[in-house]
Amino acid sequence: MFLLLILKFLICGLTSETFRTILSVSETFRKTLPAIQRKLTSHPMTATLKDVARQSGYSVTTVSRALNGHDDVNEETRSRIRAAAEALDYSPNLNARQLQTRRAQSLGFIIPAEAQRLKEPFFMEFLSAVASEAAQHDYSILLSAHAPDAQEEDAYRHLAQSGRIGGMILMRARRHDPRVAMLTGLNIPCALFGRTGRDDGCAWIDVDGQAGVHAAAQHLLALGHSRIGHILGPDQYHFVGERQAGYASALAAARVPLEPDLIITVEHMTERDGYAATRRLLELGRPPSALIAVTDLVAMGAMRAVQDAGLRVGKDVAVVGFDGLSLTAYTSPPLTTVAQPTEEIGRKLVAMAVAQIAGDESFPKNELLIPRLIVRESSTGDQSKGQVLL
Amino acid sequence: MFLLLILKFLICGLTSETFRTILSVSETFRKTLPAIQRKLTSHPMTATLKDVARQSGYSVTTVSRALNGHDDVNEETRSRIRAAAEALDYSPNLNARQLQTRRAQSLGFIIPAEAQRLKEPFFMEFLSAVASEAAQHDYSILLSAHAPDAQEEDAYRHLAQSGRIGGMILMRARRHDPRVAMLTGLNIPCALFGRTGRDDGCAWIDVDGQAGVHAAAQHLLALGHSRIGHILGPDQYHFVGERQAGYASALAAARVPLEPDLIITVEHMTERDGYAATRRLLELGRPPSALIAVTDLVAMGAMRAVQDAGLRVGKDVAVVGFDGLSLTAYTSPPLTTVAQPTEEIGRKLVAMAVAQIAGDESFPKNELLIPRLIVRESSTGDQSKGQVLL
DNA sequence: TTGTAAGCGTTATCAT
DNA sequence: ATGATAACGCTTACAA
Repeated sequence: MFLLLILKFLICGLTSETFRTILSVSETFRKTLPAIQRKLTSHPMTATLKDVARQSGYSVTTVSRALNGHDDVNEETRSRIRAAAEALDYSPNLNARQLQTRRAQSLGFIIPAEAQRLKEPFFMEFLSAVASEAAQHDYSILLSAHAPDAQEEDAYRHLAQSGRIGGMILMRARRHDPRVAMLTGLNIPCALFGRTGRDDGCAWIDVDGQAGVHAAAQHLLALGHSRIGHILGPDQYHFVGERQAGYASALAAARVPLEPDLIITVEHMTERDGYAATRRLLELGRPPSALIAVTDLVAMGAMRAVQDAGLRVGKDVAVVGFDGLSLTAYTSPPLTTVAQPTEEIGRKLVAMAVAQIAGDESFPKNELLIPRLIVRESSTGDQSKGQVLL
Repeated sequence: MFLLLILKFLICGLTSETFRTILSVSETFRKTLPAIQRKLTSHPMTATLKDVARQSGYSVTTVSRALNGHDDVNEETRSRIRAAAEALDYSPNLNARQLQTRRAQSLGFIIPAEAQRLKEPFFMEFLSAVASEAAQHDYSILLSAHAPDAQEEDAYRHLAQSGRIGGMILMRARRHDPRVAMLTGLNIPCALFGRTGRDDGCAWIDVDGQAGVHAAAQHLLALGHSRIGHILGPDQYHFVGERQAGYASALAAARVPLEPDLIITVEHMTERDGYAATRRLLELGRPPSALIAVTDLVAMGAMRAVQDAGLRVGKDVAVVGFDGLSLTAYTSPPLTTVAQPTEEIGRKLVAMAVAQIAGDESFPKNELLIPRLIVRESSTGDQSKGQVLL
């Protein structure tokens, strides 16, 4: 319409009079257009501090302070402002707040791109604990999965630099974990599940895998097994070394020689790889009569391999897992496993991250938890109810 | 250290001379402190557009356009700017961007406060699909759990008005779902798992519970059962009515009379409530010989109740669940269940939400999926491998 | 093709 | 106790 107007004037010829008119029209238009656009495009019903200020008759500054509980505001003023905010259904725009304060009440969590991994029940149980503990602290979780093609480190960097998170929860610490270095460089506090092995000042919680596997091996030795297979994960993880140490120490204590043949490494800690590894172990000249697997999922693969070989799990070949997934109570037979307190770990990691963000130096920065061995039929072979040992 | 200084002066006694010294020290301290704090607390190494502009010699505007792929920028300029950005490890502050554009590449997802619910495997399997599909679209998920004491609707409103999300994924649609009304009022597109029952213009995906339960009941009738118990959930959910309709239609088709005694409602769809409901059913004068449960978890409680009553699941009492949790393959006996394509649902919901945010009207706004019945030992009682029927 | 300037909704600084 | 003003880092008219 405006263009038509111009066109019309152009056709009629321009006098300085009409030109001034155009300018004034254009001026009005320029002023009213944004308002119109705003009405049309923006979420119409989201009140801002300005709205509350107008409604209550105070300045934006005062409103901000009143709603944030500063003590330099008259109580009567505060209640008026509160009423206005309530009436308008005001709730703060966190983008603006986070931009201004450079703080964010969210923790980042990145899940591996590979969907299989994400479906690992362990991830989910962990995440559930993390999310609910975060809620207790009034934090939310920003869940991100890096695109399959992208660099892992970039994914972490983008999230960290996006300004939307105040800290980060990391899983599966690796020996020389590039993520940790990067995040501390960016001044993003992080809480790590697992140890990197060197003291990089990062907060962590870990489970004593050495003690756990030691207990598992001891349990199997006590049952009379002397050929115990050990299915390990990739060496890049610090815990793999720990686990192997626990295995070795238990055998040594029982004066059982350590046979390299019985120790095998899987590339991915999946059911599939557990199955394959177990097949190889069972095909040995003198196969093991018991197995310790790096993960419950790997152990489930192992159980299937044992059964497919015509052997009975628990009777012919004892199987022990590691993780303590709730799933393991329902397998047939139920799986003996070294249980990590998944929920406790998730909760404590969040608490650590939050404490660090708040600058609370007194909060413990790391903790080593002792796992507990849950004995079930997959190792004992009997039908009695499962019991919990240390 | 500063405190120590004060302490020292206090001990030594105060002259006006030393007092003035303190003041001046304090003054200097007060002035330099913020700068120091800033250096310490703010992320020192986070480059902004301004930094890239300075480094590359262009204006902030041009840099912005170059990096965002606008076509009104010289290609040579763009590559210079890209180089500068790379060199500085630039990555955008999304708070600022979202504040300005009023758009956010995140989807909100709120998990119920009750931790038990969150631990429901179904939630987790769903969430995993949602997160990974979101990643495909370059979206992230903002996970929030509303505090136990807070109002549910407030939790949704705060998240929606925080400006951090562009859309929302909702689970467990209820008949008159207040969340949907609120979100559409705020102009936040949402994608719903389940139907509200009335056409409120909200995108949804649902599973045909009527067809599912019909198939389950048919399966049990074919096995010779004529007294089939039905354990339902709270009536506030639309799907409960659907399920009951499927149950009724299957019985009617087989000319089996419908007995109200055999239909029972649990308040919470948990293992515990399933156990209790099943006990009550088994205590009837003429107990059912088969059960259809509203959830796999409820079915697992039912199986335990059957076993505790000294009966054999699958032989004496057939049990069928609904959800198709991967867990159900491992129960003893393995559970017959009406499987929802959890992953597909999660993925499609995300795709729907993203399409709506992008303003793509052509994208389908709702879809009804047909579940499939997975037959296992809990209904057949035999040891043959489980098979999938329609 | 590039730059200038305004503004998104907050909070922080500094007057009053 | 309250308010004016200036940021925070980004996008987007509009001007050049």
